[in-house]
Amino acid sequence: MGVIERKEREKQKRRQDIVDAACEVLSEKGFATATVDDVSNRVELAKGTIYLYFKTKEELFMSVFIKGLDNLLDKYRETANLDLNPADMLDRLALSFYRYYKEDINYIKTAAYLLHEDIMEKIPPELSNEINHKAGMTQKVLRDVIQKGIDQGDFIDVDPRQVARILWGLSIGIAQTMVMRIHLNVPEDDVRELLVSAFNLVKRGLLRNQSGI
Amino acid sequence: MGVIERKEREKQKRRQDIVDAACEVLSEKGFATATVDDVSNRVELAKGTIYLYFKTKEELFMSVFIKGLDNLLDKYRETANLDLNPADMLDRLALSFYRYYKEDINYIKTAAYLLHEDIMEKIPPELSNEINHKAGMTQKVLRDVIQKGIDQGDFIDVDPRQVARILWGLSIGIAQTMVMRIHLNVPEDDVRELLVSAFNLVKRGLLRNQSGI
Amino acid sequence: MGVIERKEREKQKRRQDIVDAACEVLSEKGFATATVDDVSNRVELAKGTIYLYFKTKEELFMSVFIKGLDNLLDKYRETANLDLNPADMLDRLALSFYRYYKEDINYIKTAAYLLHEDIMEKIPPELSNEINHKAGMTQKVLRDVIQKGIDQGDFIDVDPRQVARILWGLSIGIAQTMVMRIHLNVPEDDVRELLVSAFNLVKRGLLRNQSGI
Amino acid sequence: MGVIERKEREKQKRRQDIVDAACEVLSEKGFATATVDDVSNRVELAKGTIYLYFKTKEELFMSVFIKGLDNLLDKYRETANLDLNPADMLDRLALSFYRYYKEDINYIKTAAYLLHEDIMEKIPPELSNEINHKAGMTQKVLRDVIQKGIDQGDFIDVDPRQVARILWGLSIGIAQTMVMRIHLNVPEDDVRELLVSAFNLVKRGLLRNQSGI
DNA sequence: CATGAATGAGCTTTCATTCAT
DNA sequence: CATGAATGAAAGCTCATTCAT
Repeated sequence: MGVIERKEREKQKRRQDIVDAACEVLSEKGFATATVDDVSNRVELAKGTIYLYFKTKEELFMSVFIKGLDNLLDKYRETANLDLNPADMLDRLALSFYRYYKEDINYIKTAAYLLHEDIMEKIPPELSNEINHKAGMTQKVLRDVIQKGIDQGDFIDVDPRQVARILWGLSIGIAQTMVMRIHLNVPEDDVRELLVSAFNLVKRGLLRNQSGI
Repeated sequence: MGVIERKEREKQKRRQDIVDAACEVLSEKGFATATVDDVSNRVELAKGTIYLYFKTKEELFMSVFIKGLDNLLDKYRETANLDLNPADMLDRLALSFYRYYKEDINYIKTAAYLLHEDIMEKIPPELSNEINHKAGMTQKVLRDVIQKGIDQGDFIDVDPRQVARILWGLSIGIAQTMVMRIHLNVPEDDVRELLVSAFNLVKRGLLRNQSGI
Repeated sequence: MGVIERKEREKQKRRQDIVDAACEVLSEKGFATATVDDVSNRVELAKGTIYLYFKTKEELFMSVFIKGLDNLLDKYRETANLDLNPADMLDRLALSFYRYYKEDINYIKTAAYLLHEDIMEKIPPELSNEINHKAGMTQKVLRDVIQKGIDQGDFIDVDPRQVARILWGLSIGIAQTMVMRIHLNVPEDDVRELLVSAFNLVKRGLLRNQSGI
Repeated sequence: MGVIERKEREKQKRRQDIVDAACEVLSEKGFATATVDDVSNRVELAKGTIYLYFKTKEELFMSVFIKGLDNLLDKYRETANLDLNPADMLDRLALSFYRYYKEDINYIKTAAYLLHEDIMEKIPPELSNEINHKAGMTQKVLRDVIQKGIDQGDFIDVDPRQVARILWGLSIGIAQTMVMRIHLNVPEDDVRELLVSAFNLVKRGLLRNQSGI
């Protein structure tokens, strides 16, 4: 009698197909240029069908963004599960973000776009709550590492929430500016090195005792 | 009899009026939603008049962005002219960016928006070069401070260009995430404190000798 | 269950409706003044619907022109199928063109208009090829008649292709100048008589032996 | 005290300059694409100045057309003044038209365009009367030749006005179709030969006695 | 559920024309 | 007379959304 479940599974699968197609389209054309037609062509469904799964274009493309957040969260948690001391963990988290940047640069490209006022106004609160929640979870991974560092006496006494927010902003900011450089046709920096250096600098700022660099 | 000069002045003033109106509109509605009509209504000029001063909507709104960069650059340079040691200078630059954030949050709101692929493609190269140049100047202020710190033996031996880029990304990233919080209707953090802490952390990472916090 | 065929038929019919409406509008207002809105109002469809069937205004109005060419070709061929000697055939072809002139004066009104440089540049090559082809078919009817006259020894030895082109230009030119007269508010000539006389004159020029008029 | 006359002369000269500029623009861009700005730039006068000499864009461009008619009339009259018998005169008139076609193809290109309903409605009656009159004068040249041929007993008894109209339509029609061929990117015929052959054919149709070709 | 034709509001952009200087 | 900045109506075209099938 798993008919209902199967139907539900199929529905979820179809929804996922649409999000995947939307993601590809979004990365190729950008939010303003991407159309629902583009997505429906890509996923080979009728345009009307898209609207059975997403109430508006905004909701559809926001789902893409949420999927991006999921990806980052996955990477962060994977790293957080490793048995490392907080200082080393920070290095690894920088690399995790870099992997995310490489794989999902499209999310970063469209993130600022999608989080704009007029778009946010058009999505239901559940969706923005979900974004909030997931962004919170991501920062929590960072926070926990900082907290552990403090607890172990490795790090100086700082507000872990605040440092998490700094590291988060730092990552986002570096990714954003690199994307800008691409759009401005400026040679891209070595983002990996930049992220690693940035986290290292902050880590050095956090460490209680330091002998030279 | 200065007629030509007066006309030129009036033209510049009118151009400025349009940019100012565009800025307000942009911050309220975002690039995709903001229309040239909105701007012409705000500035109380006919729509066609806007097109006498700006070839396209993209060019108009990009001019807003450039003005924002100018503002930040002014603030940075003002600070850079103070007679301070590099470490203290970093604190002041954090505050300068915060002042910029408070005054010109609109620019930050739309920055990532405006630097998007499809918009950049529609503006003449002169404009994107100008952006490049001005962004470069801004980072140069940061770079010079770092360099001075290294030269004076205060800071450890790092790549000043890279650190400048990190500080720039850090600032942008924190500003961006705060703007996101606003759009997500999440209580805003104390951005001032966040920026100051962030720069402090990095400064601590840069300083050669540290005793405790 | 011919659902697909029915849909296809309906689509063709709708397309035809649009072309018909465009034809009326075109004849009333001329290409530059006629708007897509005019057509959509006339055919009582939304403007966007027009663009589902025609990519541009140019393509739409060019289709009107092609339909006109089809009409003339039909009339020519109908006449060409009659069992007449070439000399008499020429008379009949003059009358066929006259019938076309009376029925489809709108096409003639806009023909030169539509074939203008800047319009031609905006239509896809398929369309201009189609026009070429159909205009060629029309002249071929004339050419064949001349050829037959030469072969039968009725007509002097001329280049049939050239004479076809002359007769074609003659017809178009007379029609055009009559349309001009209308626009200049000058009393229209008897176009029927004019066309018949013109063809007669050429026929007399072509005939090998002549006794008096 | 020729001040007034000089002023008048200067005014006429300036008017002529504008018409010349308009002619160039018209030939390069076509009526729909040509703008008053284009003309004012070309003639290096302010846009407003154009409107001191021409009430509307239509009036301006129609003046270009009239100038074209003048040119043809000049050529026709020059030829008509030669001491030739009517039959030879027809050959020469064909060549005159060909010269006009070569030199002033732009007038022919835009003629159909300009003579359209919606444009004619916007020009003052004086202007359309002028066109009428000049077109009449041109046909009169042809008519007189035919009349002379009839009077001399060379030509059969036809209505000279009608034949003039036929020759006129023939010329216009051939020119028009050749212009169309250009726009359709079809290799141009030898227009000279075509015009000469056409007039020859008609001449042969007009001549009372013919022995072979 | 799925479809895709139809909708029409809304966008950017152009340009003939005016008028204060 | 000459200017050219300002106007604003109007155009072509797009696309998110709906709904009858």
